[in-house]
Amino acid sequence: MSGKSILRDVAQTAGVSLRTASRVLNDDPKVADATRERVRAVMRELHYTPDLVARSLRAGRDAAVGLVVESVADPFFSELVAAVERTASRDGTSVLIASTGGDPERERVLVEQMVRRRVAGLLIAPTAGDHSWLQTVVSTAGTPVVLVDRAAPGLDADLVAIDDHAATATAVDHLVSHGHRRIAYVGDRPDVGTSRARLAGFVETMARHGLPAPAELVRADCPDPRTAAAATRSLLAGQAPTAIVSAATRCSLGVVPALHGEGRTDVALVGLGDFAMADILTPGVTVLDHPAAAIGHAAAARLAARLADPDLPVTTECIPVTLVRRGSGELLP
Amino acid sequence: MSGKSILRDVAQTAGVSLRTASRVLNDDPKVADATRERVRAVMRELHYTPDLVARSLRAGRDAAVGLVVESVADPFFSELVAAVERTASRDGTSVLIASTGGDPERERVLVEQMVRRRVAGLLIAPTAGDHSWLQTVVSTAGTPVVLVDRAAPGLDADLVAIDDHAATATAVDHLVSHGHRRIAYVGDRPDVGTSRARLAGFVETMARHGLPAPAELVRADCPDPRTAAAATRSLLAGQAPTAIVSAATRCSLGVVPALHGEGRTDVALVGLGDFAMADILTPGVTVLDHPAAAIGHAAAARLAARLADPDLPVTTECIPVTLVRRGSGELLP
DNA sequence: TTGAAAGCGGTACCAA
DNA sequence: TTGGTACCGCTTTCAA
Repeated sequence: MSGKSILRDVAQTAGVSLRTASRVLNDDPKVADATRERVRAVMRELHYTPDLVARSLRAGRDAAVGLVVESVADPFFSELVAAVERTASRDGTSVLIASTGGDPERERVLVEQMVRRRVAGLLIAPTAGDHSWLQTVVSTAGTPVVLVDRAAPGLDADLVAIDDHAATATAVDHLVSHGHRRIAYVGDRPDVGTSRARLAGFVETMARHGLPAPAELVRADCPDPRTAAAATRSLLAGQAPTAIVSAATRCSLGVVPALHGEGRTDVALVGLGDFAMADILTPGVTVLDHPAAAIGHAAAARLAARLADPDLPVTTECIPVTLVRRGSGELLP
Repeated sequence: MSGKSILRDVAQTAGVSLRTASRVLNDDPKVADATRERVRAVMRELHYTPDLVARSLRAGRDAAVGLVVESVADPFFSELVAAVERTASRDGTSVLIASTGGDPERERVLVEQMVRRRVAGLLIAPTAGDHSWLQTVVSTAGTPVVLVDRAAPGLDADLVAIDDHAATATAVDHLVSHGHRRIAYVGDRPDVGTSRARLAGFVETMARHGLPAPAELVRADCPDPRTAAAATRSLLAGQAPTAIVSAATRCSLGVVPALHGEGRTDVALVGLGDFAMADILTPGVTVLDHPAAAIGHAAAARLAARLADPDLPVTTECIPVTLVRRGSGELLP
């Protein structure tokens, strides 16, 4: 009814000082029980709602953390966001999100915006390219940063990610152990660090097994399902591989329908990154789960730890990928 | 290097008053060009970053808006979040997100948290159940609310959603016009308002065409792909329908694999809600696009409008669903 | 065109 | 156990 009431009103109405009202608000034990009860009653009565903005100003920083990703709409990132939000909200920490769309310039603007808001810390899945500018921002504003999913060249900060190289290596090992020798690779893009590491993991592991990775079997530039599907069909049209490694969910989303459409569900497949329907198809799609939730959780936890103790040494945390056998990766040549 | 500098430092260094520095910061035209330039130079030199928290305190409210959904990880909501964020960020507005997980109690806590943060406004995809408590919160704190995707019983607020009833009606009309008479329904849950409206749209439209909607063809309780797949297989096992209406993406994600797994891609299908792979499968899946992006955009725009003019009348905006013909909905019986 | 000073709503240092 | 009061960093009314 009364619109809004502030702590001073509460104090006045309860007949105590502002300081005491503040103590009650913060559960300070050094308040007489009777006083505390009285103040609390008044708070309820007046529909008092503490102003977190004022508190933040006083504290010098906002309690919220910022999360900057390429696109919230992307399945991997949306799961990541969900995990971060879940973890953060356990400590009552709010999460501000922002999408860069992969544009470094936009990323910079968004990060600066967050810093201006005095977020307590930042979780960033960086765009490609140099990030030394971020180093400056971080040290000037003193905002802790935790990198998520991929490293940022030029920036020395905590990192939580998977071992991309090991992931595709595992995929190759798995397929080879099932007798495959002619294995194709479908990847999303050749310019990003993580994608390069995946390709390297594939090529090197093939070599380790004494197997060739000829150019006609390596399609490392399929940034969306459509091109991945086309690449798959063209792989099938030539001297077809007996198995395929799909190095990203967005690739699998094209490879799988192409395989089904061509009636070639006999071609083995291991995908990096889980996706909807993977477990319901026939055969189920064997994947190395790119654990978005685990990454998000670990990153949020790491940031929380750093907020509690800013002098922590910079670390890189590797989240293991687990092989989920569903059938497609266990097909024999 | 210098840690952090505040506006007072800038003013002092530039040899002007705090007031003038503030004017420069806010692009107030009533500042001499020379002065403005000098102050700007100092700002750069000192790596000055305006403190948005302080500004918010002064303004009485935060410039950010809050977005409360069931789960950011859900494809529909993640796209919605992305659209809201995109739209909001065009005005430089930040977005705070929170997931309820469908729990009304948690929703309440999260909303209260947002109100305490003094967000400028709230976008809420409400959980099921009564929301009159929100009415209280809204009028006490004066925080404008725009409901997204579904109405909240007990709360009179702006709403941006699709016409669920019309959507399934369209699906039925489309299938009937292609000669189908034995049409099954797979829906996600019977308790939520939107889902009920979809079911009603199906049943009533079938009746309008003089067609029965017998219980054995109506599976309205498939909250996840797994159960939807099972329901589909059981539909196929009996006297199979020639067409299916899948009333939610999470249902389609089960119906589609089941159809393909049983080799029954001859059964027509119209889904409500688009999904990855829908356009790449054979046949492509005909869907009524549940336009998350359009809804998010419209909702964010509506909130912005209400922030600009709080006295706007409460409205309900209906976002049209469009039929995307890809093949599965155009199959003949 | 510029400046002094009073807040915005809390928190926290010192006394009492 | 309490209370006065000086801030946090910025915006803004009122003079000059």
